Amino acid sequence: MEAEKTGRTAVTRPEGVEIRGFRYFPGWLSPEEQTALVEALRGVAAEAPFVQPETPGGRKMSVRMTSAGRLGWVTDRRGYRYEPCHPVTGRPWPPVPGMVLDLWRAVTGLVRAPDCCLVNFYGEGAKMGLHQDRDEGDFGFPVVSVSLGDEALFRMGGTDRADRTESVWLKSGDVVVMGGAARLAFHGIDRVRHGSSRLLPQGGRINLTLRVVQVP
DNA sequence: TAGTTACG
DNA sequence: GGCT
Repeated sequence: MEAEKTGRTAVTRPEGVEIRGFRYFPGWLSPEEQTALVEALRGVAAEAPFVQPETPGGRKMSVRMTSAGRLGWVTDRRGYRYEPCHPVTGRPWPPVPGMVLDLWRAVTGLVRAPDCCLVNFYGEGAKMGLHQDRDEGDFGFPVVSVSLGDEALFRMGGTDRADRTESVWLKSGDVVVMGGAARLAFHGIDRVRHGSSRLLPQGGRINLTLRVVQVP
């Protein structure tokens, strides 16, 4: 077990387990931390509203997304990329909430902060097809995923799309780290159990994806 | 192919 | 569960 000092309270974090090269930390965030994080994300969404983007192929994604940080991940008919400003408001993305940066540091041990905190909202029926995170400049840094709200079936594969996959039901407060060989592994969300968590009053799932985008 | 649907 |  690993103990971490946060203010006056010593918090015991779960040990990770390895699944197909992914590091999975069930129950990383306490219920209180999850509630505080949702509150922080409401602030992010107030500054940078969720949008339902489309893929380069012109199809609407089922998830709604926004970002925090120096860069946000966006997609439209022009392609996948990172942008310094929100596609609708034109304003810079809001800062990454402090507790998200704390989580990143605790789980990765890295001094370097992430450039992007992508916020994905999965409403009823939303899912995300198998894909790789490969729009970043340096794959040496891990990608960290944080789950909040409804449970979701997460499928993990390998670096080839045809590789065998393994699925796990992610619950609110779980953290997954994609690093090393799993950094470029295919992954996706097959379905969400709508209403399975009471963290978000209207139901739904929020996923945070933390990434280093540009090295310098 | 960060999608959708059919099939086993 | 995983094909395309």
